[in-house]
Amino acid sequence: MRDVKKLKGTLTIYDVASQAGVSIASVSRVLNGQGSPRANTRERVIRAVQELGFVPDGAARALSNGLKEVVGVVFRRGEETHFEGEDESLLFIDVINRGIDVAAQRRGFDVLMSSVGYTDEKVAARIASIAGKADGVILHDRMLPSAAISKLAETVPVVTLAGSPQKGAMNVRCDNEAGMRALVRHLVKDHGYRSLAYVSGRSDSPDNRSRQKAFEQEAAAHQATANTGPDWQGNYSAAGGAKVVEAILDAHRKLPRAIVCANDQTALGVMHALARRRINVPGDVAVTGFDDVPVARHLHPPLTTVRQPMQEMGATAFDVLYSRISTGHGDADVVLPVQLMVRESCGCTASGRSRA
Amino acid sequence: MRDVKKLKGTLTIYDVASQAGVSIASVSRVLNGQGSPRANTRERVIRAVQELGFVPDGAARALSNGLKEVVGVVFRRGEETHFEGEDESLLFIDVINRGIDVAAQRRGFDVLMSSVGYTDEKVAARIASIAGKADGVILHDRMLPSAAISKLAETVPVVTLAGSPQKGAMNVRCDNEAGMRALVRHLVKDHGYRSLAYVSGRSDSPDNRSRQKAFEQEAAAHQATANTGPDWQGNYSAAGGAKVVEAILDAHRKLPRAIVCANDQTALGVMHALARRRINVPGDVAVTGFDDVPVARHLHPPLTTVRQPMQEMGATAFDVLYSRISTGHGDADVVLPVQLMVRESCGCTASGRSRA
DNA sequence: CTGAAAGCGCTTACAG
DNA sequence: CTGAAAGCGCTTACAG
Repeated sequence: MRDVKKLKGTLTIYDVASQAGVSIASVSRVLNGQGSPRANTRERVIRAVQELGFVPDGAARALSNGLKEVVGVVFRRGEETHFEGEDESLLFIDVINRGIDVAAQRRGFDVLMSSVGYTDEKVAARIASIAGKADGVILHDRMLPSAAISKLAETVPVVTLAGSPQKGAMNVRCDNEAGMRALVRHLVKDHGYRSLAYVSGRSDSPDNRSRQKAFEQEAAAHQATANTGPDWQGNYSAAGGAKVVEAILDAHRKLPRAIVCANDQTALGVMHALARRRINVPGDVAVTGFDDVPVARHLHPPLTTVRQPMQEMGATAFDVLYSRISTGHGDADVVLPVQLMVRESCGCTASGRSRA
Repeated sequence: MRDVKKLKGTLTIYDVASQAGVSIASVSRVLNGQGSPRANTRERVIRAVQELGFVPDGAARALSNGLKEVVGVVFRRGEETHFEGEDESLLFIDVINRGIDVAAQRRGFDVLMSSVGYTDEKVAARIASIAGKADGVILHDRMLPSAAISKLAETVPVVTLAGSPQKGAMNVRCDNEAGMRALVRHLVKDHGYRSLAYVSGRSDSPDNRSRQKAFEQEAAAHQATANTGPDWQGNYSAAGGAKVVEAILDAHRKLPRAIVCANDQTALGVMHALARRRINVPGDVAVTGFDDVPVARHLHPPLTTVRQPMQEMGATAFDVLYSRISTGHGDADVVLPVQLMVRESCGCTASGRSRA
């Protein structure tokens, strides 16, 4: 990697200047709309730029300006065995990233995306590399331990997503608790289900922890049975969800009336496993998700879930970061509202009414 | 945007040098593993770097090295009305992008991602901005007219994806023709369908054009009826696919025995529309896709389609670009093989046999 | 309005 | 092995 050097005789602002017969300062000014260059000067520069196909070097601009106009985004890419060979964890993260991208473009920023594997040791190194190439960094869920986040935040502005706020860093998340409570309430009160289970996400995920906690509390509040624990440990993946169901069925144990999944991917796997065993959803067992990824509505039956405003979360993360980069301060913790999406996998009918 | 400047008193290599009591040259050497610094020197530098939390500035390195270790990727983001409010076009592009990312990391590169809207006027400007911040650029399908691609390629190494090779630029695509021929052959010969239709993608897409051409040729070769044209114009989206089916049904026209879609998204919309009208797939009408996006196997019935090696296409695009960046030359046109994925939407049964 | 020159934070011959 | 210094391609006070 060390021996790779740029080969082409790059075009510089000096080439443009001599072609246009002006100084490099003038070229820079017309390129950036600074000052008020004479019409004649402007035209000659513009023409020279076009003729040469000149594109200013971003590194040089960044060094001179102290601003790269780049934000880094780091997230985890699934590396475990995929559910029937597919890569599923894409959706949720990608929609958020799209939101970041859109917001960034509004400010003339570009986004440096970097994924790291779950088993990757060198996460900190990757993040540092990204940090060096950007004006600020957005970290998805579970990228770094709290201490490391605070440490990093001393060097570069940091926004964490779906985590919990750390000293020095800013955070953007959604209201997991309200969403989960509304969901459990719907299952217990509207449908009358008395036994529930929570197929958990990764145990080191703040999102997962707060969802599980809200699940337990709300179930308890309504005297419903709430299964959790080792038997119900998914890992945010379809494969994890399917495995949980299969293990229970293989052990000839009884399924609860409703299975609440930590996210939509998990619900997808759960429904798949149930279908394979000819167990009717929602007739025999209701299933719900969390996130409302695009495919959720296309499942059979359409998935009842909690919608996170994913794109908005991404956009908000950028906006918060941008304001820190430009003004030196920004919100430390922003919580976005969620929305219960009642479809059919909970037992409601297509026409919208629930059947008890 | 102009008035945003970096605020923090950034840490530089000078700070590290004085903290460690060595010259900046020594700091640089141990940071980059150049030369053979004395153990004592190395240790002092390492310690100073840790204590200060120093991260070298990427812009300065890039300027000095003539290498940013960044590649740009530009693609289109759907902006039209979404099918039931969702953003669907994510999948295909995102999987490719993931492949680019993985390959890039192997070389210590990071990826600058930028999406532009379909209606966006300033595509060229966006691409130029990205080009200035990267060592090379990867362009997804239909980003720029041929002439513009060639022009850009004079300034910066360019790889196009799923396009056709342009002068000066390199191209990576999959074997659309072979895939479509195999698919049509399966429909006509194995299932005996005599009337087919092709729901097209965007008309300015090289991929779409070669698929449609292969579709027509192969159908003709087997004397099957091949419907194409204005009535069958989708646009690579689920909404487009659904619209085509609905228009035909609303006009009380007869559907063909098999609907071949330009991509999986389109097939998704077609199947959705068919289901809404209670038309059985594949009993009444068979439906096929192209791409094999992750959700394809989860549709009901599972979608028969042609698998593009999406992640590999992304990785190959990077590798080709990298070799051009580092050695000055690389392949001009690489074609990757595809694979017919026979599932159930064509009329085959789950056990794998076709029913005529 | 315009140009000469300094400076942004690194890397790397070049001496020692 | 190590340091002083030049240079990467821009932007922007500072004079004129």
